[in-house]
Amino acid sequence: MTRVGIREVAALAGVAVGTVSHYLNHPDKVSAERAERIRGAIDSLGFVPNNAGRQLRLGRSSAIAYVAPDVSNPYFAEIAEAVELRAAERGVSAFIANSHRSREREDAHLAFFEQHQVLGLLVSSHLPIEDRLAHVRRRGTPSVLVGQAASSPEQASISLDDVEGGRLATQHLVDIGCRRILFVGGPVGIKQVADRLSGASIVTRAMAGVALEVIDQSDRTIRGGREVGRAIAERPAEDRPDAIFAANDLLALGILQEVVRAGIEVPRDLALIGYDDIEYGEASLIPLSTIRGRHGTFGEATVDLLFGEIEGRTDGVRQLAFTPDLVVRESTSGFGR
Amino acid sequence: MTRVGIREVAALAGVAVGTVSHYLNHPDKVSAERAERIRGAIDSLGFVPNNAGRQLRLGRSSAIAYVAPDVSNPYFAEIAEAVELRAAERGVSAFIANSHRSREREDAHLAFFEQHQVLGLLVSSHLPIEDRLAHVRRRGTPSVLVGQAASSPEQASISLDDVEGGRLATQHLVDIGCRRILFVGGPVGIKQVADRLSGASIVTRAMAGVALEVIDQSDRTIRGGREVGRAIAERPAEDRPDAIFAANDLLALGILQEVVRAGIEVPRDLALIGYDDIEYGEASLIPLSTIRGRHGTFGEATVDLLFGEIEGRTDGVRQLAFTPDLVVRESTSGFGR
DNA sequence: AGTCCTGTTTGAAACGTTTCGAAATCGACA
DNA sequence: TGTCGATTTCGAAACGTTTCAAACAGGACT
Repeated sequence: MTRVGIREVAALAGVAVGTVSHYLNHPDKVSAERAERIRGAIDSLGFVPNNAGRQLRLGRSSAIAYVAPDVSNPYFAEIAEAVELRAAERGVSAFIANSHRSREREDAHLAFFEQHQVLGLLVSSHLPIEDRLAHVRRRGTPSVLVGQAASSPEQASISLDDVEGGRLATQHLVDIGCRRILFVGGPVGIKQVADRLSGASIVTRAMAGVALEVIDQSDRTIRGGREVGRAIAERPAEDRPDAIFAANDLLALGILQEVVRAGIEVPRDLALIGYDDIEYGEASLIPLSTIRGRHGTFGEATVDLLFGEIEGRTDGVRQLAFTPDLVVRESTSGFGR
Repeated sequence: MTRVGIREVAALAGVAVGTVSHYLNHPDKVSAERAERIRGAIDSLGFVPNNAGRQLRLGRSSAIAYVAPDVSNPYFAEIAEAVELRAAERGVSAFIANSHRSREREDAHLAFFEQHQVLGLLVSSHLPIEDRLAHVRRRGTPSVLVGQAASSPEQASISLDDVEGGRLATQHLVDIGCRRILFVGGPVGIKQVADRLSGASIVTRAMAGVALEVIDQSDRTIRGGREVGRAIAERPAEDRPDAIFAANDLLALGILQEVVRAGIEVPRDLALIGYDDIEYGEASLIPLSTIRGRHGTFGEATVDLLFGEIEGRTDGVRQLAFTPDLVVRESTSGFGR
């Protein structure tokens, strides 16, 4: 079975290879009569263009890539989906890759995509990665850091104001009357977590009579939340907080399950607020109050920013920050009643 | 900024291009002294191998692809993750693509990957797709149909016995004493759904005094489940089923939320069982009984089967079927008490 | 009939890598 | 020193595509 290429098509159609190429890439430049012959030849040979040849000649691919730490986390899955859609609108494909929170895999993916000459990279990471991206950029592949503000002005980024988010969440808890607030999340080495916590402490420090406790839980999943929930439930009632601010929705959902199971009434005895506004949060048995960072346009803005970099439109701003909103649902709205 | 290629590296290191290539691909074949010089040249030039050139010469890539209908559905996300891991173990990369349940996007992805000369394709689809895969296979790219038994003996597939799963679930409901069973899911045009339903009716028909009702809900998400849940809750108590078998866990979770909110006690008044055993099912407030189709080894088996096809090992079986297990959790275990 | 224009078609060169036969090098041994 | 064999290095060819300058065809004018 011999590979069928553009030459075979050209031979069968009785035209030059250049004409077949034109037919494929600039169909308007080739006469109707030849187009018909070429179409026939392609069908009868089952010709499939070889991307390697094309890309070698072109010197670049027509794809972008999104490297995320954990695509099974709905937060990243939702971004990935938006990215994919927006990329398709712009006529480029999007590769989605999962680094599984491992530096090694992240590195491998970055190298892989650079070798594949993607147009540009979108990267979400919990790890310090700006240096790595700077090298890649210097060699010609631009990137956008997603979900984290870049510290270098050279590095494009699109981020959420997590300090403000932490402030909003905590202020809300205080407003509805909570006084013993527990922040769950960690490790504080992660900027997103540290920022949310620091937003929280801004509020609690400014307010007399409000205490802020911190539990460092670095497994920020439902499982991790359940651990914390059980620990809370086991405390004597007077040692329990009257509000919990979880660093993400997954944690909050885990906590919610275990405290409700233990008979603690949410939100009457304990108000609970998460962060990220993932789909399952709204769909929870007791819908979860939360902080929504990325509005509908976040994914689109991300791709658009990347294209700005790719096309060299260095029209000023390359660092965008979204301001988060408070989303009040049942898990806080009836506290104390 | 001129692209740096293998020739520049060779020139700087004072060796032939062939030697640099050897260094990259068969490091043991090149002397320590030259290896050192080459390493230095690569570092100082920031050389990144160009995949297009490599792939063009080789005639194939070193990647496989998984095309799924909806990666934000944890069922597919979990498969994707396992696939990625197993592929990495075997030293190939895995592309994950989301067809968004659209035939067009599915087609576009298939074409894209064929042009990229992936080693092989993994495909989950709700749509009829065997003909398409047969064409692709004939042109040299093998594939495995994931989650659905192939009808052609030429087409490799790895599937779950959904009739047996439906039977298991329903038998369990009957065993614990339920007599008015409601099946939720649709459309019946989808084989997985039809099979689960037919498994259910095998049980109910064999048993006197057991009724089977069917609600066709083709939005098989939490949202769709909530719709159904509300509809059930609105019925007068005597018209309600005493058990619900949902065609997947997402549906079941949606139903669960709405019926519990309406004050129906689960599992005392209403037993509920889902299908697929997604992570959130176990993590639900009332952990969900379910049918587990794919054990831990499903993703690995999928990749291994694909490699069998790629390497032409046609050692008999190319169609695997996993037998599902019943997983009993709280949403059924206390029915009637 | 010649000239100029516009729009198509042609064929060769180039993209960066791997592989393969040939050439070179080296060590051991006669 | 010369020869042999094993190992390492070399350089050219080939992979399939796009693009570009050049050739060509066909009208519309002079």
